[in-house]
Amino acid sequence: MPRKTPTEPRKLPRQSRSKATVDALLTAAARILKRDGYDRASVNKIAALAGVSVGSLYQYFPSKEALVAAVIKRHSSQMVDVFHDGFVGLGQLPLDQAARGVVRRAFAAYAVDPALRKVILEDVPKLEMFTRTQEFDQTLALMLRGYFEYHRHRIRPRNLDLAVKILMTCVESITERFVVHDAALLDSEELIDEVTTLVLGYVAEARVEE
Amino acid sequence: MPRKTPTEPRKLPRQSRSKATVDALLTAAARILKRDGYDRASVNKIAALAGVSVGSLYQYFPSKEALVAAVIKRHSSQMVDVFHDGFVGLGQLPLDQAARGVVRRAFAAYAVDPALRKVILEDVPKLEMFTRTQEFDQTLALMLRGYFEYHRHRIRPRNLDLAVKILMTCVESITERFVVHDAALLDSEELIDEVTTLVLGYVAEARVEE
Amino acid sequence: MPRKTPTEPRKLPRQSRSKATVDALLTAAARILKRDGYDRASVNKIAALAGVSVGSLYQYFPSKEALVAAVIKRHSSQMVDVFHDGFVGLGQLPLDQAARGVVRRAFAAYAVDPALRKVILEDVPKLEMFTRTQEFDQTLALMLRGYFEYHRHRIRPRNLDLAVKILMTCVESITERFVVHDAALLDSEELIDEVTTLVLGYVAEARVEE
Amino acid sequence: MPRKTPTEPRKLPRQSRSKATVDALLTAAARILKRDGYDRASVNKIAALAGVSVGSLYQYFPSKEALVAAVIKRHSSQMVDVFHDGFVGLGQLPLDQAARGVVRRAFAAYAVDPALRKVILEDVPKLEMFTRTQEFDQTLALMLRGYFEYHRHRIRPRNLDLAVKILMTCVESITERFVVHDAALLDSEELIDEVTTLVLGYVAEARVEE
DNA sequence: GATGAATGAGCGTTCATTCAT
DNA sequence: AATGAATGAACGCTCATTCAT
Repeated sequence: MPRKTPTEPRKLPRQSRSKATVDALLTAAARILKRDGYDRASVNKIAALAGVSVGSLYQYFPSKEALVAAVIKRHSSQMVDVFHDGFVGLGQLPLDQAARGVVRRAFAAYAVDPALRKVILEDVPKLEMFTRTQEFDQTLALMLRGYFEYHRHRIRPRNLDLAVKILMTCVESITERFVVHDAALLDSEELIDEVTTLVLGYVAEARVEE
Repeated sequence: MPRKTPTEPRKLPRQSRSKATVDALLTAAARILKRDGYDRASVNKIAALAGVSVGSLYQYFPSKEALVAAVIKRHSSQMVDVFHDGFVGLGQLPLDQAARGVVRRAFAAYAVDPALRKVILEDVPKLEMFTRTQEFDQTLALMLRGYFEYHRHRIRPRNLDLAVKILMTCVESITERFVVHDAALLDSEELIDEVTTLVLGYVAEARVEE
Repeated sequence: MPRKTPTEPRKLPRQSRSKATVDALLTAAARILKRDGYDRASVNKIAALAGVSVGSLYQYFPSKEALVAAVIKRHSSQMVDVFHDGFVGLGQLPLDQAARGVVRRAFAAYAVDPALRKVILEDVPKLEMFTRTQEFDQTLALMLRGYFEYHRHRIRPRNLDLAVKILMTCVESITERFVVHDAALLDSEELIDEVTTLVLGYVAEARVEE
Repeated sequence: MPRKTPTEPRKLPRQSRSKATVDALLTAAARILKRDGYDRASVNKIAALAGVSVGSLYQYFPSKEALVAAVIKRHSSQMVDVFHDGFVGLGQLPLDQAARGVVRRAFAAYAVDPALRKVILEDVPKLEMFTRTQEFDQTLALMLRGYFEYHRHRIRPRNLDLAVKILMTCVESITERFVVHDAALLDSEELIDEVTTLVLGYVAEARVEE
């Protein structure tokens, strides 16, 4: 079933005024999405908060879906940026330090705008947007996979793809779980310690059972 | 804060015809919820799929919310049933066998209808049924906590509540992840092996670093 | 535009059980009408209060309209009965005593079930029921008209029809006004005095202007 | 008891197109209200008769209640305007001329749109607009009361409040009665004569009985 | 370009009425 | 006769989208 609703931005804003309008729209959309959820986030409210008319909104985005897609894209990029910051060089560290660095970075990335991320994950109907949040996840997956490949002889898992999936699922879900329910813990070293332990325990060579 | 919207089923179906209608409605509601999410799951669509009129729906459920609450209740009971089956006695086994037993059971429970579970957790506005929805999770959490308490001297984690949260989050999210994306793997011993390893690696006494 | 909805009672209840059912329905209908108004008085509520099923209701009344028509008819009869009680002989009294007697009786009649009367007058869509409340009004109009005719030489108004309409309108509207807003006053002699004065002042021979 | 349903107009129409839409809506609403009563006057019917969509209706009025409130307000203003026209100076006239002037004006005011007035009074659920609806009645009541107070020594009634209520009820009900059933008579001097006589007979000093 | 008035399908819900049991 | 499950048109209201200005 092909989709009717267009999802690509209608035009690239060249002029700075357009740029400002688009920015205002994205920011307003993110705010309203977080406050009201996807379904109750009406384009009229968004346009009003952005200080433009609905008509203008539709000049830049062909549909509500496209607008939300752009919001998601922007958020996704921000997460990638945060994650990448200081990531290079992690590969040179020994396993335990590298693991801790990745966990810490993942926490930071997921914490960019957890409320928005929550809405995106839970509330936004699954468009067949290739772009979605998964951009970030795919990037991260490739990096991990590469790291494991490189250290293949020093880790336990043989099925690297499966290991990457399992680890990423765990780290992501833990982050979200604690963002939602015990946000205070997110900054704590205790949680980072525990998750690092979890990761290392899974990745490490099986110990020789006594 | 008193609720206006009634959430209790309107009447108990006496005749078998009514019973069939209620069943059809619950099944249809679950299907539509999974396909469309809560907001897009209109009562008219549900009634149509169930092969009855909206009027009939409202004869048994005073509101959309009440219908969804009944769906949740049914699903929750099923999960608990599946999980409990053969659960007793697991406590007597050594750690690694117990872990594997719990993981296997959790997989089975979460696999009852993971898509429905996803919608319930992510998409359904929180009614006053926290207790209902998370009935299963709370039960499981208590069991794990008890088990850890009993074996407290033989496991690594000191903060048992945190450990329980982390482990449950991981197992649940992995189940959902694989149900959605690689359903075939869910039955495989490989995945159960890996997750058991993950759990044991996290719970086990820290090894003496060489 | 001819009416589809049938308005005549479906059958005359012969047996006493039927009679009891019909009575229960009429009483329940009156109660619900007063409590909820015409539109919100659903046949299901009425049947439930009467202790019978909707199906039975429709055995005796072909439509909601017909049921309400029967309620109106019963109420109308009761008003006529109350008004007639002791009415004969009023015609023999002098004008002022007769007037007072009529006013008092009118008050009593309108007070039979003022809440029901209010709903009937204000809330029930005008069916083309010849029968409605007007039965009572017509009876009263004829009586008054006869009385005036008989005393034609001792009263001021020449247009007797007009006079009857004016007086009846006044007495009825005052009754209703006070029933609704100052019910306490309805029993008072003060109000009866005032209305009698109003009537007499209107009917009496013009005084010789000084 | 805070009200949920908003009753204030949603926005003031700026453009002439909007003004026309609002006018059309008010006029259509008045027509449908009179034809169908409050409950049966659906917003869809009103919008259709006004030649606009429901959506437009809700752009100007946040609820059915608010639309009806606006209709009432407009009607009330019109009645007050008609009544006030030439009212000043009536107070200087002798009782009988003043009475006739008031009766004539009241007839004119109540005749602005009696069918609408009937629906408003009888059919519209009491919003928190007691003040609005009865604005006209209260104004008139105060005027009469003041006039009676001033001429207190030359009139019969001692309970001025009661007298005002009785007279207003009579004049209003007679107007409505004749508007509905014998509209032709409303313009006639005969009816005005009769009602003036009624009023004077009631207000005048009791004649010395011979 | 930008505006915002207008659209109308669709929502959750009610209730007079029918008819298989 | 009596039941009550089932029906579905209609309600008040929302909101993504269009287009005349």
